[in-house]
Amino acid sequence: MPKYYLTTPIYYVNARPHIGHTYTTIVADTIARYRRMRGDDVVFLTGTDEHGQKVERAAKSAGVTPLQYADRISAEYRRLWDQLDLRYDRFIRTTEWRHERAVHNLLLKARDAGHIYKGFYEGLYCVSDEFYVDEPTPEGNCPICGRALEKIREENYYFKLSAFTDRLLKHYEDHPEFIQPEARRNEVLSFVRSGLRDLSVSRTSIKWGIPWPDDEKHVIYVWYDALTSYMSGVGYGDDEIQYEKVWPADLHLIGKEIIRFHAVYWPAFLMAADEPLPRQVVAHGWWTFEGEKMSKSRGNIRLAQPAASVLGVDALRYFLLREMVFGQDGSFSLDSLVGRYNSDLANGLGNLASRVLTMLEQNFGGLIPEPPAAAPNPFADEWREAARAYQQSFDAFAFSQGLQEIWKLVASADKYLADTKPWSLAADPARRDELASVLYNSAELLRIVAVLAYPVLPHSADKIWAQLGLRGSISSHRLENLSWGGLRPSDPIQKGDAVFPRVQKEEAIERMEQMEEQIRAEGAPKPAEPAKPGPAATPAPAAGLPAAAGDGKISIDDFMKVELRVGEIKSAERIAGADKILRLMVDIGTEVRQIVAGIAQFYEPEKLVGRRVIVVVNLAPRKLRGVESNGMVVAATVGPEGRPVLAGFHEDAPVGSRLK
RNA sequence: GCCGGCGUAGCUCAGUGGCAGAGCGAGGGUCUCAUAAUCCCUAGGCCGUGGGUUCGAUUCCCCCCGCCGGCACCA
Repeated sequence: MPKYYLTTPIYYVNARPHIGHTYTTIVADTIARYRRMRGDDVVFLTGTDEHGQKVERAAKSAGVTPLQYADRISAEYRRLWDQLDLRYDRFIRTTEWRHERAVHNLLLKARDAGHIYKGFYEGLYCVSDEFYVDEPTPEGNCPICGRALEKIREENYYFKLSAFTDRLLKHYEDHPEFIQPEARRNEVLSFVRSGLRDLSVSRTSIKWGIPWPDDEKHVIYVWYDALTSYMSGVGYGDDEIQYEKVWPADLHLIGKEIIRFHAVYWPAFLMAADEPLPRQVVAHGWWTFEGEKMSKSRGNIRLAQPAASVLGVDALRYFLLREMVFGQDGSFSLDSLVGRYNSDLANGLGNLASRVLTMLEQNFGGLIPEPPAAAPNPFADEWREAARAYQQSFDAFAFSQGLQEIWKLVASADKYLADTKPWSLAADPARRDELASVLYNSAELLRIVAVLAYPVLPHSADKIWAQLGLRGSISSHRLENLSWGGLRPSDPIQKGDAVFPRVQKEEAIERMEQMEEQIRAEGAPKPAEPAKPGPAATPAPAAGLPAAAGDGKISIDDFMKVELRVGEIKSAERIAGADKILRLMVDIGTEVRQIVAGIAQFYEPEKLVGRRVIVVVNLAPRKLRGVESNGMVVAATVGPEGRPVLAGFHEDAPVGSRLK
C-alpha cells in the first residue's frame, strides 16, 4: 500500500483560526479521505507554530506566559478541527520536546556539513546614540551626533542559502510538479534566479524560541523551527522507524503567502542536512469576502462555525471546494454559500436521494428491487467516464471540476427519471419489471455518486449510504473496486430525513451573521494586534537588526534623540522606476532637504507643494532607488493596506519649529 | 520599473485557427415520485480597445486600456 503523507501549515498561534485556516485544513482533510479511497496509507499532519516575537507580545498583553498563551490558542485550533470533524492523524506543537530535539537534529546536521556559519553583523556603531550606522558622514562619523564611530560585530548564525541556488533551480527543473500551480512556480523560479542571500537563522533579541544548541544567547529562527515540524510530527529525531516510513512528505498544502518558505528555504534546509525533499508544495489562493480582502482590521474575517452549524459541515466543505478554482483566489459570500447549498445540495443531490428513496418505499415496500436480467444499464458508460474524469481532477487538485463531474451524474439521474416516469409505470402492473429496472438504476447511480462525493461530503455520503440500506462504512470503499451493481436486491432501505433540507436564504444568512457576532463577542483570547497591519501569518524573514528589547518604554531622553521639525514641501516629483516613492524638497528652516517618502500611491506630487509636514531631521541618510533621502516625513499608517496619512497642524506652526 | 497572469452571456468560469459554451440567476412551459424540487425551452454576448499575420482569429503576433499577482522601492 503506497503511503501518502500530507501536511497543512503549522498554524501560528498569535491569532484565532478563521476561514482561511479552515479552508486549508478542509482541503487537506478532503485529500486525505480521497487518497484513502484510492488505497493509500495516509498520514495527515497539522499543528501549531508557537514560538516567536508575536506570541511573546500577545502573551504579555494577555498577562500570561507565552506557553500558557500558546496552550490556549493551540487548543482552540484542535477544538475547531474536532467540531468540523477534520481527521488529522498527527498534531504537532512546536513547543513539544520531541520537536525541539528534531530541530536541533536537523540544524546540527546542516551545521556539521558546513552550511551554517557563525556570522557577524559587521558595521559601524555609534556608542552614544546606540545606533547602527549604515552610511556614515563623509568623514566617517556618526550622521546623528557627528562623533567618531566604532566598528562592531554582532553575532548571528547564517545559513548558506546562496550556495543552494543552483541545486534548487535544478530541482525545480527536474521536478516540474514540485511547485504547483504553475503561476506560483514561475514566481519562485524568478525569485531564485534573481539570486539568493544567506539567511540569518538565529536571533538574540527574542527569548521565546528554541535555544541554539550550545549557544543559548541565540534562539532559532522561527521558520527554521516551524518547517521542521513537518518532520518532527512524524518521528524525526524521536521515532526513526516511523520517520523512515513516512518521510518525505508527498504534499505540503499551503496558502500562497508562504510559498517562499516552503519552496525555497525548506528544500535548502533539507538539502543542507541531506534529508529527502518533499514531493510537492501546492499553494492555494485566498478567500476574499464579498470582493474585499479579509483582514482583522476590516473586521470581515469569516469564521467557519456559523456556516457549519446552520448548513452543516458538509455544506461548508462543498462550498469551499466547489466555489474556488483551486489555486486562484475565491470570493466567499453568505449569499452564494446559501445559493450553492440550495441549488446543488438541496435541489440536486438531496432531492434526488429523496425521490428515489420514496419511490422504493412506495413501490417495493422499502426493499431494493430485483432488476430483470435483460435490463440494460443506461449509465454503464457514463458513470465510468465520470469516475475517471473525477479522479483525474482530484489528482490534479481541481476539486471544483471533479465535483462538476459528479453533479453531471446527479443531473443524469434526474433526467432519467423524468424520461422514464416511474410514477406512471407504477400505475401499470404489467410494467413492474420496467419499474424495478428504473428504480434500481437510479438508486445504484445514487450509490456511486455517494461514493465519489464522500471525500468532500463525508457525513452526507455516509447518510445516503445508510439510507440505501448499505452496511459498513463508505470510507472503507476503494475507488478501484467501484463497480455497477453494489445494491443487493431485497435489502431494506432506510429512508430517513432529508440529507440537505432546503433553507430559506435570508433567514439562514441572518442566523449565520448572528452566530458570528456572538462568537466574536464571546472573545476567546484576544491576541494583541500586530504592530503593523497586514497579513499576520508571515513573520518577516528579514535578517535585520535586533529590535529594541526591554519593557517597551523609553525615557524622555530616548525620545529627545529624535529631532522632529516642522517642514514645508517646496517641490515633489516622482522617481523613475519607483512607483511607491516621491522625491521631496523640504524646507526645515535651516536648510532645504531632499527627502524620499513612500507616499507616491496616495498623494499627487503637485498637491503636496506648500504643505507643512513633520520631518525627522536627524535620521541617517539613506539612498532609495539611487536617490539620497535626508530625513523622514512623518505619517500615520492607516488601514489594511498601510495607507500613509501625512501628519500636520491645525494651527500655524512656523517652518523649522522643533516638536517635543 | 522589471517579470508573469487575466479581461468571454447579469454572476462564476470552460473553451477552440473555421458555425461562441457550462453552471447559477432571470423569463416561459411541463410532470407530480420528490425538499414550491425535477424536466424542457429561452441569453442573440463588439469573446477589453486598436492594428497585424492568415482564405479565415475570440483562439497566433504587436500596441494600448483596465484588473490581479511576484520582485525592487515605501528612513
